[in-house]
Amino acid sequence: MDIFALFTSRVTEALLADHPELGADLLSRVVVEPPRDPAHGDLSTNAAMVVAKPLGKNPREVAAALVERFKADSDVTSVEVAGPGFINFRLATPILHKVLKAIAEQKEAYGKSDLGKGERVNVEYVSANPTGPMHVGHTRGAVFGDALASLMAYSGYDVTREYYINDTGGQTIILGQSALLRYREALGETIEIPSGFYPGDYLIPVGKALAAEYGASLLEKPEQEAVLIAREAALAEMMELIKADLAQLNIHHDVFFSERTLHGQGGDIQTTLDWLREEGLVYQGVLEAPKGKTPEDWEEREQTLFRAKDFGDDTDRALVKSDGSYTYFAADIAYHRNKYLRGFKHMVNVLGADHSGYVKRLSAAVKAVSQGEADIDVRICQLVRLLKNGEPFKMSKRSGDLVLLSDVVEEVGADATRFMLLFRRNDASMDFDFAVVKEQTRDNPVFYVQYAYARAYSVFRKAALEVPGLDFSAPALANAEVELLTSAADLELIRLLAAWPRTVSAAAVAHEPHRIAFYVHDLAAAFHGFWAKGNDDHSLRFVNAADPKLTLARLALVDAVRQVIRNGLGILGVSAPEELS
RNA sequence: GGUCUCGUAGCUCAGCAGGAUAGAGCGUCGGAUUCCUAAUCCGAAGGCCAUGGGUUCGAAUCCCGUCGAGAUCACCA
Repeated sequence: MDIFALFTSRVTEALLADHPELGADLLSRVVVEPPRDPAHGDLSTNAAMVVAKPLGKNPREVAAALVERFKADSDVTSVEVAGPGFINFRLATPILHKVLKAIAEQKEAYGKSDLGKGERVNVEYVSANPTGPMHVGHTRGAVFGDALASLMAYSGYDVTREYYINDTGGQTIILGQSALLRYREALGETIEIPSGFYPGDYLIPVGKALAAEYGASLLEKPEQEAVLIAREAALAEMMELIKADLAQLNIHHDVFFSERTLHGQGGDIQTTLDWLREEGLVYQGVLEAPKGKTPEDWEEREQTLFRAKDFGDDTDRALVKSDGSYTYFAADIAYHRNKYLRGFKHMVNVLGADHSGYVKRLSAAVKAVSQGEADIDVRICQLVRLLKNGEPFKMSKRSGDLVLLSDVVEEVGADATRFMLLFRRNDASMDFDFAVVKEQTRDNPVFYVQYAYARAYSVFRKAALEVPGLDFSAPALANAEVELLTSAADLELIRLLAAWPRTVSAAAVAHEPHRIAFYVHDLAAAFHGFWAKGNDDHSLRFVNAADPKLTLARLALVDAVRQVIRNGLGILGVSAPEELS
């Protein structure tokens, strides 16, 4: 049950009754939302102002007519025109009580919707190169993508979580070389790691495994061949590392898509390029030097180019390297065509800030390859600046001095890591002070929310002690006389609960999971506030031994609060513990 | 130089596809627990929403310019 959706349709119906000529696109701009200032009422709509101009009427006049139509609505106690033409509704308490009933009935489904109409969405995230374990730089995108996927699934999309493995190309050769070096080391040689190689310890086990499997026989093979063997072992091991790291954050993908499978004779890249050629989207040409600062070693050369410019990119893009192999982008076009052919008309890619320049060409690729039928939203997660003792330091996979995702999770915990990263818009850069987050307990918003949740449980424990014999099983709660909840504090809390479904759908439409985090935080605050009111005014306590009926009604309210917090934390992938130690 | 993000309280950030008097946390100051976990709550102070224009009934929100911060810039992945 979504009061806002309910009233949006009532308002548009009323508008149509007065003015049947109104178009759907205009009506879609009509919103019912909570007014900024609660003193104005429970609901507010801009309907009259949206519609006034096209009708050639005064907004207040249109509003006045609408108000008449709501006079008979038993769910509202007052309707009035305000300001430039807002219509403010004050809800009758019975409909608020119905919200509680609805939550009790729908439980984890309260807030779910069919917004996505079951359409398939491919959410690609992480896709970190398999050249080492995950470091903190990957964490934000991982958590964001995962939460967004959950949010969209919750909102009625058929979501596939996908990871694109870059298991080919120059860096994988370097990985193979680095692993081969560790292999020599495992055989007893003293090694020195040249710069440009991956120096991390995580390749040592790969070297040992190779030594165990092959003995010294790899040394007798041609270098190139040995590198390829080492590369396979290393890639497999790195993916295991990455999956283990992700698992620490409770992140699990449905599909791991190997870039390599796109290559080769008759592979997707080839067929995609053939298709693009048929469409006239490929040509041999020479690119202009980038505007402004020209790279010193710039040289003109004829290349096989994709007409990305025709699809909104700044320039056309190369598909084939001078050695005849495909560019990364060529593979990416093929990959997204593959997604489209697998039936995805909606795609979301979560990328790091260093890929911001990649957005346009990716959109261009999707447009071209789906002939405009598919859409892609590329969400860029801005940098997380990692601070240590106030000093910023760079993270690089190639340096030895890296902070691993697993380090952070071990120190801070998966819940805090996830919540901290989600408690902020993705497109704003953020500081993540390792030392502070480590020590942050009380200031950390995740604890604040989890504490509220645990407190809700403690109310039930308390109730069991203070009102022995009170039946607060699920059926009893569902039948509680919630009509007894009439204080301003009760109703305020219920209003917030009523806003949950609307919050979810707005967040899903905008692809902004942080809104869920903020909502849950708000709800926790409201609950803590209610709790404290019981100190001054004992009639507002959750448990009143003298009044079992009211107690049961309050427990139903508390139950609704914990249900909604659980739903919210569920989307965020943060656990909801019944007790904090 | 091009492109993409961002610029809101001392600090860290929200602001819901433009709406009515701009919000929270931290910090500062002042209060609250014989009472359901003080891991909490209440109150106060603190703002030309970077800046200049534009669009309209109405702009922190949309458009353009300027300034500032970050990211990125051909065959890397």
